[in-house]
Amino acid sequence: MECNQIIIDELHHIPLFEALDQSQLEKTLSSSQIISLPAKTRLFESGQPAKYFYMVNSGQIKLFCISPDGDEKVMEILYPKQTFAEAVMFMPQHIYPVNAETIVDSEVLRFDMQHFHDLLKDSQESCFRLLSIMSRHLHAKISDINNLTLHNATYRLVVYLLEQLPDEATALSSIHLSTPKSIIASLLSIQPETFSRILLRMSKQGLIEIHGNDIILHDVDGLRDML
Amino acid sequence: MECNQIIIDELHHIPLFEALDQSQLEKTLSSSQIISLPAKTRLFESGQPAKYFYMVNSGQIKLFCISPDGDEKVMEILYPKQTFAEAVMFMPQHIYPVNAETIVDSEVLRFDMQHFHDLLKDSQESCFRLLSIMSRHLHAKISDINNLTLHNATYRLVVYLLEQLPDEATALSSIHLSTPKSIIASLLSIQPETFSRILLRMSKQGLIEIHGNDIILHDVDGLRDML
DNA sequence: GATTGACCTTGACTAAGGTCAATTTTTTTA
DNA sequence: TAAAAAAATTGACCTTAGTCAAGGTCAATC
Repeated sequence: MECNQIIIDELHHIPLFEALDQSQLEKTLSSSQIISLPAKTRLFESGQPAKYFYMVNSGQIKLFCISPDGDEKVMEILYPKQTFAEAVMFMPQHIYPVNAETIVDSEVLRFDMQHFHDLLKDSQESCFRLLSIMSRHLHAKISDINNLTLHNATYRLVVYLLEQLPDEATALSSIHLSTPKSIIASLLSIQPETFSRILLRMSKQGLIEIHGNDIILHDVDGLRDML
Repeated sequence: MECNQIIIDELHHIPLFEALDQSQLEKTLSSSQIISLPAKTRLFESGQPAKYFYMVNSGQIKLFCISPDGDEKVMEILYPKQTFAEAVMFMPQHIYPVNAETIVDSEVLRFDMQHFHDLLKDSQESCFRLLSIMSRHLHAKISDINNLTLHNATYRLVVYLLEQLPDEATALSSIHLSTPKSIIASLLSIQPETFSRILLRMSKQGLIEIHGNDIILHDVDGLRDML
């Protein structure tokens, strides 16, 4: 009970649940489970009937698609406090459109879709939250298509690096890649080899400095100028 | 009045409005305008504050983005009875994320966003319709990203051609491109030159036969096999 | 029915990024 | 800590589709 209240307080700060009152949150939580998963565990597969949506508690999850000949495209990388697959609740036939897999050991909170769907009927405000969340997702996908079709690999990588910056930090700033480079590469639709070469080129130009997964951005303004 | 009732009956069959009752539809319509636009007229621009969403009455509209150096990417082509920009209602700051322009002379119905937003507060069912519509959009965008990153230009073009087929038509089928090839090319993220070459190659292989904007699909199964 | 303009096609060339293979580095596990 | 596995890097080469430029087609218009 005590323990549950702590989780409820946390849920209260998650956009999807912000509009729910104490009793609704309690019900939501009681129809959910905490699940611990080792690295590289499949949560669900594209094409499967969707019964649950999730929130990341700890660790990292990737959403990805696979082509007929086995190539993988990472659509999204999810970090703690992010919910995912909520939009599937309203997809025709309730089928997951992508695969989900843990990148590292992770813990997720698994929610029952049907249960939450019923709850939404009584919470117009929560419907509006979900509409906001989905419009943001949609916008993000439009922006991804933009980057894929109107910009080259270097541009996409620079955008990614700048997005990793905390907020204000014009001068010398450093970022840490908490996810394997090959997965970030796939997210940006770049081959790992090309990803590596672009970083090398940028470090030769003096824009950045690479130390494994830590990258020092020597010239943030220079990087911004590339866009 | 008579005239309005005809439009209302039409709106009743549009997914976004299906759940509204007579009086709600009347209010919706009374806050809307019918607008006639010549070909190549801008409806709205990316970045502009969004006050309206639309339904195509007649003609064709393209939604598109422009890169810093003027390249254009068509995101969607809209045909009669399709609504668009509804999702913008729930985007932070109410800013259009894309440009909209008529391809040919067109007529659109323009709805007031604020008005419809207020109406949604009283229609949980309409909220659910909008959630469905947006989840379908989202799914479509995910599928677009898939096609862009995991499949080549020929594949994307074949998918497009097969999508144009009415429904059942395994044998000799013919389709008509009602939109300029250059716009379809941009929709598929292919240069017009490449688009043309791919069609030529496929016609040399005996898969299709091109007569201007009419394409005879000689071997639908053969095309399906390419996927 | 010549002229204009929009759109499409074709050819020659180029470049960005992918592929394949070998090697190095890092991480994991025994 | 050694061995194995996974991830990242590097080099050589290749392919797809883009670019640039010229010419063709079709429809509208004077």
